[in-house]
Amino acid sequence: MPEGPEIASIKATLQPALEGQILGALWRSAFALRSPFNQKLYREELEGKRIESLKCKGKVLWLECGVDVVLAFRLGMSGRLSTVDDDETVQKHTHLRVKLKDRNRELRYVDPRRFGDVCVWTKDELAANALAKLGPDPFSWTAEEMQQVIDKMTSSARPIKAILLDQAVLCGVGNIYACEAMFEASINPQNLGSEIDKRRLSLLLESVTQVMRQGLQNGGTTFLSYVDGAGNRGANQNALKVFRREGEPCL
DNA sequence: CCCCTATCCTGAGGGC
DNA sequence: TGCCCTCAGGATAGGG
Repeated sequence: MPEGPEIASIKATLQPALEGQILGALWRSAFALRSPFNQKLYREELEGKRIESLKCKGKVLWLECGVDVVLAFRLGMSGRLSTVDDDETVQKHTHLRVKLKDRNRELRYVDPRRFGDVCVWTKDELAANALAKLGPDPFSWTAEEMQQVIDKMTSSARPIKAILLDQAVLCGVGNIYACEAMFEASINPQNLGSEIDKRRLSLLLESVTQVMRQGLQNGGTTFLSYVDGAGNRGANQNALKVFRREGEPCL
């Protein structure tokens, strides 16, 4: 269940393994992910290029190589993205392997449920298909952006939890961090956005930032399958106050 | 236009 | 022990 903090943890751990590496041959499984894979565009525009930087916003992560085409990932519910030795046993549900020219390493994408996506996109396509649909990112939002998010919340008749999960309002929040932030701000998830006063919504957004920063510091939350770019589990599950604690004594 | 539901898919876990 | 059922909660198409 990778959310913003898990994506940011993957980015941080992949960075030392990928930056400066040369993208090599790419293998893609025959299973469809959310959208068709443009192998031709990869071969023409990305193969042989040097990875200059990794970027992410919300739950979207992409590699930039100094050209107009990027390799973008959305991990959905069960996607895992990490580097391994190229002779390591290939796990079930591996859908992408990208050789790295040096060090006998490769990048692998594993996704049992196939709700995720791997895309070879021009920067315009990245913007149009992914980034333009995202609201402000709690890791970097400005006071002005936060005010805009609050205004959207107060003008909505949906439950506050549904609004928090809406990537077009703010990005990177999934079920785990939504639950934690609402608990920190003492807000009932069933309350409608329009029912909650702006001071409390402001407190909620501060809580979102705080629980997501803590999630990143702890290397993400692992309940089932999440691992970072180096294949390591996160530790944030030990810091959660409400998620998956139904029926247990309230902290 | 806004909101809600069904849908995609596999694996974990509970009940019997 | 094993089988069946439900559910986890990412995004989005389509219906009300």
